[in-house]
Amino acid sequence: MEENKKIEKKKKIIETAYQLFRSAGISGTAIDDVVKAAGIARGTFYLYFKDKSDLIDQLVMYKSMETLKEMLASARAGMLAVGGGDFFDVVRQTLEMYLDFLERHRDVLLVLHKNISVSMRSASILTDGEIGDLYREVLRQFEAVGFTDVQAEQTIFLVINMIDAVYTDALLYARPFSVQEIRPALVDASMAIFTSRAALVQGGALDADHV
Amino acid sequence: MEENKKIEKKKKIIETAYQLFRSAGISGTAIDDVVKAAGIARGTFYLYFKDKSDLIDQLVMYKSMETLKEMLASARAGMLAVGGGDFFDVVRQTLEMYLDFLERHRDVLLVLHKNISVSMRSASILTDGEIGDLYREVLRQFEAVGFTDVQAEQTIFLVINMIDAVYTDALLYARPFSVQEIRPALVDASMAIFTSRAALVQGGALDADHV
Amino acid sequence: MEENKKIEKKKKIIETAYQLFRSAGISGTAIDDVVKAAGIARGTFYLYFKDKSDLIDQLVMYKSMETLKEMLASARAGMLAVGGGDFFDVVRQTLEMYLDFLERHRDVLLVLHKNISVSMRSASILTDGEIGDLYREVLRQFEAVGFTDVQAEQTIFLVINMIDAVYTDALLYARPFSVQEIRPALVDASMAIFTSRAALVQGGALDADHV
Amino acid sequence: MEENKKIEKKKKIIETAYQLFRSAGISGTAIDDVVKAAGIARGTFYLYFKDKSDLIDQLVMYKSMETLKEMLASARAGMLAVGGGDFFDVVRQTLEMYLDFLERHRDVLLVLHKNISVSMRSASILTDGEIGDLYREVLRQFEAVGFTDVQAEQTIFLVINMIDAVYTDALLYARPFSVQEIRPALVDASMAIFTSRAALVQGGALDADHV
DNA sequence: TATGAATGAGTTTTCATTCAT
DNA sequence: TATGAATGAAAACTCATTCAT
Repeated sequence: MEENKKIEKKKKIIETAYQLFRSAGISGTAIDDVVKAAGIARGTFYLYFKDKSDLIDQLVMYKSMETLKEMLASARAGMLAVGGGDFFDVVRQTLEMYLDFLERHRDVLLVLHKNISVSMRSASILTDGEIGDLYREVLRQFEAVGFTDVQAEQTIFLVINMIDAVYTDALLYARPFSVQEIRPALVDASMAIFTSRAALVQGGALDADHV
Repeated sequence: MEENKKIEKKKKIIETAYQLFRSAGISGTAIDDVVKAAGIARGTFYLYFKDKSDLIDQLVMYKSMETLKEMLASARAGMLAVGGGDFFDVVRQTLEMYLDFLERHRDVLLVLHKNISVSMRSASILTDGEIGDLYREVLRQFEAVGFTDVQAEQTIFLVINMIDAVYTDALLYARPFSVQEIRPALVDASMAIFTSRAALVQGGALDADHV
Repeated sequence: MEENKKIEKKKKIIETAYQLFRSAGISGTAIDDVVKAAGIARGTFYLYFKDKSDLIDQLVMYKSMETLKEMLASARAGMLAVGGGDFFDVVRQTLEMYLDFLERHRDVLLVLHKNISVSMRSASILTDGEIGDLYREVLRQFEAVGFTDVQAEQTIFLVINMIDAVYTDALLYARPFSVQEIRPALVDASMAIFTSRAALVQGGALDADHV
Repeated sequence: MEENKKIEKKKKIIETAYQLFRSAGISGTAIDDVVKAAGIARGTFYLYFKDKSDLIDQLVMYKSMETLKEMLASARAGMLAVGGGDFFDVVRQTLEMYLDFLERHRDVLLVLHKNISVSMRSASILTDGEIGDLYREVLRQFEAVGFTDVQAEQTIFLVINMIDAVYTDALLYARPFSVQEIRPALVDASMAIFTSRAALVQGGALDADHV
């Protein structure tokens, strides 16, 4: 079989599994359910994935990349369009765009369920390929306003983790706060983190005290 | 059998399961493993828990309460000891105590794995009993410095979610940052959230803009 | 405990089990269900019954006796009231009374479910005690019109088996025929058996041909 | 796998279960016993049957059909071979053949245990397929001698129920009568039912009195 | 490549019965 | 007598994975 066709089939299985994982959970979904829904035979599944874990790994990777790529692309687009003076306006706009994206793709969250950082953890994702390029460009924007590389990475990591954790709960359960209720506070809190870190950066406090 | 003894036995089973869940994961732990480790017969387990799900539910609830209680107790203790002027110093100290607590009880996190908010979600936990009392007292401290009830709740919710998410990853994988690396940034970020919200509160901006 | 009280308690357990057996079936009813419904402790059950089989045996015996006693009593009453000429009228009336009884006590059938003959099998039932007396008196009525003891027993056995089998189905499922639909045919068929046997008896054919 | 092979395998499992049910009873036979005896893996069983109940249902249906088919076939064969005058001779011969069949296949009875009427209850059995054809042909023979459709069905139903109930007990326990002891009386009783009903039919009594 | 029947280890769950109090 | 916690053998059922076709 041609390489392209193989990749297409793999994607199809991943998308099918993704739908099922969303409605029944990962351990609530049997390989049998996946192959039936995908319209393939049980054995065929094992031609494309080593085992169930392999499917999960590849699914998380695939969906995380989709999400990250979209977010980073819009961040870079915004940042490139402005000068340094409006940098935090762009950050805020990027955050808002990211939150819009999450609300549009709430189902992504339902499956990844706080797993985005898991993928970020796998070192290669943020360094290799298209995503690596986008990420490096965004970091460069932060450096342009005074952040060191590490400071930028940590700050972004903290904010994404908070947003991810809070939105997963809000989207899934609307409790204790709904998306509408918590969103303004979340944006403010995120901006507070960015600007306070920036203040420290400019005052030189960060270097002396912590790093 | 006396009611107290029954509760003791239930606790013993929960603690045993907790140890096993930590080392082998929930789905990697069979009821059989739990009963063997607890030194009871298989049937006895079903005398205390309807089924495996029931055990997990009760375990998460039990461990979450333990954690929350300790944290809220230390928060209240610190806050009561100071006047309003040093309020944010106390908040920072409380945060540091909470992080100490998490590091000391890293295993709690490994099982709860970001489930603390799940428990907070079940409304009754933060309103009923001993924990409810502690929580209301802490909120009152925030109100004393100008927060409304809702602002205080949202801010605490945001910070706890961020800390929880970040520390779970840091403790579990030490990637992309270890606990030592990320802790200062995490405390700063948390304080930035508290103080920025306070500033808005005092400037009246919060009411006008968002709430 | 006084002997009478013991017997009362045993009866209470049997009646409770009987209700449960009716709604859930015998193997669908756990001893636990019985003791809970009877309001006694699990261990207490085993003071009154050797094991579950013992309960079933005693229950079937007890309920069968109740049924048999009522039927035989009405048969004897009817037969004693008439002379030999109207004997088959009395038999028919007795049959009708028996069918009335079954319809009134349909629940008895639902549990005994074709087990009446099982009890009749246990020799002692039809020979000992009050029931034995009643049964022997009924047989004597048949002998008075020419049946031998064996002929009478066989004929009664056949008719009761047929009625029991047919009514169990009819009462339980009303299919393929309901009680109302099948009752006239059942009475006619039963009478045909009695009268045809009687004809053979009088013609002497039975002895020569078959016995 | 070819559809035929699947059916063959299912039949093999049913036959194996049937042997075990006969010797140990249904609830005394575990699925494990069945699969071991059938030489298949435990999981394979669940490929062919939803659960244990499904096996029992299908087994009873399968065995009932076998029995019914043989009986109806011999009934039709006999009836077709004679003219109307000897009709009741043929009925008697058919009854005798049926009793022979039951004695030869006593094990069928031991499992079906009065379940034949259960199958007859499921309307489709006596109307669909090969069995439906046979049954309709037999009914037509009865109609040829004056029975209405309903009268024929009711009479056959009564007789089969009686024979089934009586023979099950006689074969299983030989009490209160053995097969040899009760057989002549049973045939006479059955014939009495057929002929008395026929007499009513011809005299028109049935219509007026009961139907 | 694709199939799907077969596998069997592994898990959960039930329940009659015992026994210390 | 009465209790009910404890038992553990036995049973039902699941499902990831293999392999002959």
